[in-house]
Amino acid sequence: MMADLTLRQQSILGIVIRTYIATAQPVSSKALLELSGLEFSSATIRNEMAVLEDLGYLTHPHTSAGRIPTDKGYRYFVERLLGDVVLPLDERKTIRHQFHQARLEMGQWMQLAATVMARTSRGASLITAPQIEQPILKHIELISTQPKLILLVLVLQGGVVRQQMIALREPMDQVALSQTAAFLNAQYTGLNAVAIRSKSLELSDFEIEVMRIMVGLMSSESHHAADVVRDGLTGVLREPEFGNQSDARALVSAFESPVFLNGLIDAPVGTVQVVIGGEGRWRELSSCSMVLARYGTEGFATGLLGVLGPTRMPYDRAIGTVRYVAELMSTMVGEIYGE
Amino acid sequence: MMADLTLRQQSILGIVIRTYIATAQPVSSKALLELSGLEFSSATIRNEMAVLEDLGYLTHPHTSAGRIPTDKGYRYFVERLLGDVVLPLDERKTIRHQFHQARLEMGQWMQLAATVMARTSRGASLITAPQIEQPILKHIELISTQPKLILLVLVLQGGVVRQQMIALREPMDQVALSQTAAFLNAQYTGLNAVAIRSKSLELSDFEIEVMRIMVGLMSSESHHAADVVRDGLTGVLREPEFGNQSDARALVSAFESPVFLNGLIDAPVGTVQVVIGGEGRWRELSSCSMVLARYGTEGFATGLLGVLGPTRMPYDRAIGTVRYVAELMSTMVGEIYGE
DNA sequence: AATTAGCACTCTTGCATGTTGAGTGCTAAT
DNA sequence: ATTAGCACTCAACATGCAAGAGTGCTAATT
Repeated sequence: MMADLTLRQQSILGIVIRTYIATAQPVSSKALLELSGLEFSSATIRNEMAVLEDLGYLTHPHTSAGRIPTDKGYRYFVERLLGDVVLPLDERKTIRHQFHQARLEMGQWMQLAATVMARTSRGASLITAPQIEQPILKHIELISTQPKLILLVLVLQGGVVRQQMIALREPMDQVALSQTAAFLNAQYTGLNAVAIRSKSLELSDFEIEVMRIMVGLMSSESHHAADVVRDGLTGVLREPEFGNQSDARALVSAFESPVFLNGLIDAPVGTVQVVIGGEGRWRELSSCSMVLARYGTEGFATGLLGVLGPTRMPYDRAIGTVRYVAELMSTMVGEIYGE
Repeated sequence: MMADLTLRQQSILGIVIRTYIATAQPVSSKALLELSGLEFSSATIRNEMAVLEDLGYLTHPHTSAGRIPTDKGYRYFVERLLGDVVLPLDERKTIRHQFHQARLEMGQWMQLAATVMARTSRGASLITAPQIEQPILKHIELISTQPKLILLVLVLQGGVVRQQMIALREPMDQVALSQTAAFLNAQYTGLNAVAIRSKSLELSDFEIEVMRIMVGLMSSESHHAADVVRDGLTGVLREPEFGNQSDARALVSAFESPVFLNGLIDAPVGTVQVVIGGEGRWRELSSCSMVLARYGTEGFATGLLGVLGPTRMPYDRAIGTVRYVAELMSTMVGEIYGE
């Protein structure tokens, strides 16, 4: 399927892809010759291009046009021609600097990660908050807001805070609430949702209600709105491939939809995954590519981050950035969540 | 400036606008005649249309095309021809029902409000969390996450929760933290940021640091990312006026930008404001209109909500929905925040 | 056997031209 | 005040033509 190409073919394929990524114009044999500095004539290039087309790495939009890469071409490029892309030292430095300047807070970091990815890869970027598999309860608080309305605040491992209002049938004062909270803290702190539910205790009706709500809040449902940060949508709409309305809409729609998010690739932490042209799974994203990575601590708390752009995306920069940002976020998560 | 029109002119203007909103096509004198059921000839309509054009309420894109409304035309339509638009009873019922089924939580409500507005007005909708002017501190909590890392959780009036991690120079255990928290609670609960800062106390270095951070968290900065919920961007991109790339981008860009949000109209609670064609203030939104309202309790806690769509938007539905959702949200806020 | 010069061929792009139909604006009649 | 009627304008579409870009192939060259 992905046969070996001669060195010259590789070099030609590489140049076609790089120039097409840069210019969005089909690359002609003559243009390639000028850019490459190869010591051949345009006819030779043409012959090689024809071979690459037969093998499925290139196409041309019409008879008398230059060549553009196919999805298979991009795939070969990413896997065989790119090698290990590393972001230049100075860029890594600026990024790390920004992270260390930010406040010690997940939301800030996510925002920052999204901004950095969007800027360096000219794609739309997106990052989900790390999901803790079995979050452990750190602290419960019950606060009286109004006579018959209280606020339940849960602090989970890693400083995740969940909250919910509870309406009461009859008023309770803060003293009674604090007592209940103290009791629940004593019983449940240090446990996860499963352990809390299965622990059998003598509880009042009210305590049972609170316990139920706690368990609900601790069980990681699907992503909540606040748990995803996005950036760079405007930038990616500037690309010529989204000149037509329906493609642009498909992109925006997929980018915003939670369904899309939940169906995303399930790669392990530490690897960068590249999805080219929707790759069968997302039909409406046939002209888009994604570069994705999982970050955090495997088996404990992980999130997803990456960029979405046209198939004609600068893969080297995107992969480099995504990898580096994922590494940074992983260490951040490690620091906050502890071992 | 906005002279009185004859009844017939009003009726013609109204029909032109309504049909243009429905079809996105210039309205010709003949087409209007068929739709209106008026007992005149097309020539009469043409004459009246010419007058309306002279007065600035209509234009036509080229000589032999039908008429389309100008911004001034829309303005007249909204202010003089629409009257008090009220959403049909059954729609109001479904919406209210949805709200009462949702959990007792601001985030949920905002999400719901955004969805409802997007659906009924085919525009992009947006809602900001209610900003409390001078939030009062309800509760402080200090939780040890790791030996040298603690989490500060602040509960403010109305169940707003703010949090921040604090890195310590030397370890503190939970007992010491709870003591500090209890002390700070005793001193500061019930006060607002200004009062907290100006209260002079004998404080340790650590307590001073915590107090500073508290004051920071309580002072309402500009909108945080999580404080805005959006919906319906995809739908609005379906409209023909956003067929060209740059207009679409301008819309998306404005819709996402926090700068735009902060500069939005400052209307009092209870009124619905209609901004047509950017109205000078937003040049890049010249083909967009907004229908906005403030909700909450004036002088205490208010947020902004509304829809953004093409100038060719269904103003009646949009205004009706925005008004009703704003009312609902206001009562919700009232319930939660108390008097 | 690999490379290349050269040429025929294809297809886009741009421009000019003509035609049709929709719709207006105006004038003169009602 | 209204309207019939007609001249006029303009977008939209089709057609034809010329230029240019680029390929594919063949035959000559290294």
